Order: sequence, then C-alpha cells, then structure tokens
Amino acid sequence: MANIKDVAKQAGVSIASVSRVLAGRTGVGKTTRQRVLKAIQALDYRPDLSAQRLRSRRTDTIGLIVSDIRNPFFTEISRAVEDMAYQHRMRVILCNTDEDPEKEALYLDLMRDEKVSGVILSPSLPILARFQISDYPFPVVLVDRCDRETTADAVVLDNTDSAYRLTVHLIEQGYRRILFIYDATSATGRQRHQGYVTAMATCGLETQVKVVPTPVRATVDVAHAIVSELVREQLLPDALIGSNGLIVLGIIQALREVRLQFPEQIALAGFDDSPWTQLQGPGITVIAQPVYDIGQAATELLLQRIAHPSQPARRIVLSGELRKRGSSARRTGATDECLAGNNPPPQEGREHSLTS
Amino acid sequence: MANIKDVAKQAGVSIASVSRVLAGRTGVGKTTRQRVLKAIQALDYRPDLSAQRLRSRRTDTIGLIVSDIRNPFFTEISRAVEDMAYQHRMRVILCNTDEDPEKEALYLDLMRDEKVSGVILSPSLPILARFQISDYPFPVVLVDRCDRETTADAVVLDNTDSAYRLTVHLIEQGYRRILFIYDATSATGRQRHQGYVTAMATCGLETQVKVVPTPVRATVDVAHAIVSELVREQLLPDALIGSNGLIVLGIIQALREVRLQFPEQIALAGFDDSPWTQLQGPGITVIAQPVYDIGQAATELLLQRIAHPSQPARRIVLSGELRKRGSSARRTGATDECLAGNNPPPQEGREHSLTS
DNA sequence: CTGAAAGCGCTAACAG
DNA sequence: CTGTTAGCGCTTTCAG
Repeated sequence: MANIKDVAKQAGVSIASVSRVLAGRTGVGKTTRQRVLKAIQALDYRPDLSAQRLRSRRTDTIGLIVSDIRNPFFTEISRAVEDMAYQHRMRVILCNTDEDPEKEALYLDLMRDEKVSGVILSPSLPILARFQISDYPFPVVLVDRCDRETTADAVVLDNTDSAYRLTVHLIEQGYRRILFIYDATSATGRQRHQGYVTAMATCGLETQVKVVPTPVRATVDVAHAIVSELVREQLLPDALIGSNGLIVLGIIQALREVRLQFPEQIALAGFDDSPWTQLQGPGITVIAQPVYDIGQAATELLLQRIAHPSQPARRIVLSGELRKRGSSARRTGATDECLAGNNPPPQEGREHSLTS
Repeated sequence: MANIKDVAKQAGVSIASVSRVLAGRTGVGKTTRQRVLKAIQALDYRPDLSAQRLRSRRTDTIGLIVSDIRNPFFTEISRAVEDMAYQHRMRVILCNTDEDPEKEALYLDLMRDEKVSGVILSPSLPILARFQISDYPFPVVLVDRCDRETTADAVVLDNTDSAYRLTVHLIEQGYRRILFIYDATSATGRQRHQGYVTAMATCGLETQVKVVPTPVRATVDVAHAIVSELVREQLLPDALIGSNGLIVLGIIQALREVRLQFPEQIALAGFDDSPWTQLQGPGITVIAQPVYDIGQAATELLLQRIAHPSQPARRIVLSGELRKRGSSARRTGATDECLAGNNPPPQEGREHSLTS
C-alpha cells in the first residue's frame, strides 16, 4: 500500500503538503492541491488510520455500551447511533454488557484503552449509582437510564410521566385494582414505578406491585412465574401493567396458559411497542418510545460535548406516546368518580424537552 | 498518561524489556518481569493501541457487516460475534447496511482503511453475485448468505433442506395448495424457494409463489399487501409459507384483518422463531435457526482463517429445527398418498456439517 | 504558500 | 537474558 511519502513523490511536493490537503486545510496552492489529489487517485492512496491516530491523538471513535443488544430498544438505538456516527466520519465500537456490571466496567476500561472520543452508555444500576462523569477520561452520554441527581449529558424517556399517564388511562377505563410488575434493577423500572404510585395515590387507590428480581436475563420467565402464581392464589387484580416489553411478554404467556382473555377477564398495558403488540387479541395498550430519536439525540449530544468539553451538562427528556388499544378497553358500567379534579402529572426534570 | 518509557524508567529496565513482558513473550528474567509488572501497576500504565497497531501492523479488530440490525437474527449474530471476539481480545466494529449494496461497499472500504484482521459479512445479493475473496485485502467469512458457487469461508443454514422439510410437513398434514411467499433479493430466500419447489415436485403438486420485491425494508408491509390481495381476489390457498420472520409477520397481520383463523381456514408456516410465534393463536410452525451457533461458528472460522491464511475455504452448514405448532395442524380427513415413496431431501453443499 | 524535521508510543531486529 | 536503535506513517511546528 502506498503511503504519504509515495504520494508526495508522485506529486512532486512535500509530505507536509499532502497532509494538508488530506486534512482539507486551507492555505494550499491551487496547483499543489490538484497535483496531490491526482497522485492520491493514481496510487489509490488511503491514509493509515493508526498512524493518524497515534500522531494526532484523535481516534474519531465512539464507544456504544448497551445493556442488552437483544432488546429491540437497544438495537434501534445502535442503528441510530451508527447512522449518525458514520455520517460524521466517526467509527463505532459496540459493546453489549448483558446487564452485567462487571462486563460494563470491563468495556469502560476498553474504551479508555481505545482512547475513544466519547461513549454512549446505558448504565446498569450499580454503575449509575456511583456515576461520576469525572471518573472517565472521555465524555459520556447516558441513554435510557439516568437518575435525577446524575450530573451528565443524558437522553431519557419521561418515564415517570409516561407511567403516570398509562396508569391514569387504565383508571379512566374503569379499572381500580391495578398491579404493577417492574424491574427494580433498572433505573427506568424504578421511575416508571414511581409514576404508577403517584397516579394511584392521586386517585386514592391502593398500589400493588411485584418486582422482577435480578438477573434480568430471565425477565420473561420471571414475569411469567409471577403471574402464574397470582393466578394460582386467585389474587389477580383488574388490570396488569408491565414496566417493559419483556415483562409484558411474560404476562401474556402466563395469561394464555390459563386461557384468561384481555380485557374481558383482566386488562393489560405496558411499555415498549413491538411488532407483535398489535397482533395479540385486541392489541396491547402501550407506551411507545421514540427510540430512534433517543439514539440520535444521544449522538448529537455526544458530538457537541466532544466539540465543547466544558459546556454544562444537558438532559434531553423525550415523551412516550400512549397507544391505546383493546387490552385496556373500557370496562362496562365503570365510573371514574376519582378523576374529577384530574391533578397534573408529576414533574420530570426536563430542562430540554423535545417532541416525541 | 504514562508511556512505555516511563515504565522502563520506573522499573529501571529498557523499554524493550517492558515491551517483551507486555507481549507475554518468554525469555525475560524473573526479576525483570516482576519489576516491570510492578511499575505498570504503580503507573497504571496502559499501552497505546494506536502505537501498537501502527508498529505491529496488526489491529486485532473484526469487522462485522450485517444487512439489517433490526432483524433479531442479526442482533443475535452480533451478540455471538462480540462474545467470542472479546474473549479473544479482539475488538468489533459493527456496521449495518440496511440491505443497501452501496452502504455495503462503503463499509467494506472502511474495513480496508481500518486494516481489520478480518470481516464477517452477510452480503446483499449484488455483492454476493460478484463476490471474489481475492478482491479484499482481509479474510472474509460469509454468514447467512452464500451461493453454492462462492469460494469463501461461510456459515449458513441448510436453507433448501429446511424449506423442503417444512413443505413436506405441511403436505403430510394434508395441505395441497401451498403458496410460498419469499424475498428474492436475498440468497436465503431463493434457496428456501428451491427447497419448497423440490418438495412440491416430489409430491407432484403444483407450486404457487409470490415474490416480495426490493426494497426489503418494507418486507412486512409488502407481505401484508400480497396476502390482502389474495384475499380480495379469493385466491387464497390451503396453506401459506413465509420465507422469513418479517414475511410471516405481514401474513399474520393481513389474515387478522379479515378474521381468517389458522389453521382452520388457512394453514401457516415460516422461518425464524421469535418470542411472539408461540403467542399467535395456536402457535406458528417454524424453522428455528441456531442463530447464536451460526455467529459463533463464523467467528471461529474467521479466527482460524486469520491464523492460517492459506488453508482451503470451509463451509459450515447448520441445520434448522422444525418446530411444529398449531398453525399447521392436520386438516381433518386428509390423506397423504403422494408421500409413500418419500424421496430424500435435496443435497446441500455440506462439506462440514455441525449439529444444530 | 511550501518544505524540512522532530517526534507520537511502540515493536523488533540486532548486538552484546 | 537485556539494551540500543531504527523505524511504522503521519501531523505539526518552524523556517524559508
């Protein structure tokens, strides 16, 4: 492979000039630039990235650390990040932690070794709890998961508010005994739980919750088991909310087994829209996330952060969209006396709100 | 950040010695090694990857180019490749082409620039058609898609055979008018079509096919439209086969709209198992692919190819697993006279067959 | 506007 | 077994 020296020789100029036109820098004579360009073409020259990176101390690489690549949410995030990154001539290194904090720490180390320009991270709870932006030698943008206290760029859903709206919807439809099944090992699960609690409290209803314990990999099965047990003990409520797509899946599996129909025998709602949510009986009511937008916003935030390292941290909160479907259809003869004074939803920390 | 010189100074040895212990090379005195190790610890030294790569001309990086990251098939492949790669201290650069040959060519160029150690590629049809391993300055392992003629390492499903078995299953269940909907823009679609044709021919049945045209991104909708039209024109057969998960999804959507039940009014089968295939009515009969294994095998093949550049190309053919479910339940009063002489399935080019 | 020259941090002969 | 040294290919002052 030709190198910069060959190009310089071929063009009859110095390697400095070649480097200059390569970098697209101004201040190069028109003829010089032409000759260099021709030589590059002629030799099919491609700059050596390792050498460029070594010398310039810039890798133009983004690290993307997601917690579960099998979750369609994160694959869509990856797609968005990649699209954006390659448009900006940056590379992406993708790492999947499978919700394992150890793997996560390992990959964060790897990012340091790679001297990436920045990282987009969906942190596990333990990492998020101790998260200090200053612990990392590169900019970090959090996606999907972020505490109110965390001081870092972040792009998240209005989890609490969405859960609130979802719960209120169920209440409006006439349901009262509403059970919330969630994953307490993720920040999103907790925030959604909070929204549910607020909604129930606002209406003077009693909360009922079930927690899906770690390890998250078995989410579907655990949700399944939880519902099966409720059935066995005849403790089923009027309605069920699953705090993410996997939990909803487990719930449906369990209900199927005992041939319980929704919404006739039990109503159902959850988070995350998937191809199959419309195909289940009368369709599942869900909060749909603007996933691609989230990934895109995160990348933009990161690129801006790389350009301006010291500007204050920004948080972008995107709104979930309530998609009402048959699984939460109105129960006949229902009244909604409690909703007269319809309190406003709880405030999320939305310094910068975009549309959904 | 400390560099190798700092470590050498701190340890009181030469940088050559440091480099040697870093590379884990033998022939370093015990005490020297100890001192170096301690210095590395003390300084929290991390070798500069760019410098290592520039000097050693090895990047230890695998390029993974998939055609559709939203397809669960490819996300699982990614997971497998990453797991394996990081176990072998290699990095992964992930690229998603969205079935766009131009993007694919672009990314293959990028791989050249990155001087990757090797690439795992699921090629689009145009690229596959012209595929010459010698066109690339790095080893390439094909996944999922591969012609019989292609001379390259590859890991694929026994597409033709699986489609054959799936079709025969439907015939055995008493179905005769079986329509095959497939995506002719992918090698897999074509091979599966071939298996279907052979099975039908073997039983003396007439084939009926519909082709989902490019662009593939709209697969679900196009499949949906195709079935809707069949319904309108009252041309529905006894059974439908979809050549991949997206097509099956489109079929189900269309059947739902007109409230056609399967298998009572029309039977259904397809490729790719997904979480929702069991939740649709009586469950969908599918060929399930050993996806993780495919990704793993591809990575192994690539690593071996990197180690032994000139060994002959190998092709690994993994078997799909027929998961019989309600959507293909036996039609009452069916006979299967044609299956007496049950011919063997067509031979796939399986130099090396693994278990599924 | 252009060129000469000094490294970036590391590996791998080679010499001792 | 260990140290010296010459680059890998490029960017970037600094002179001219």
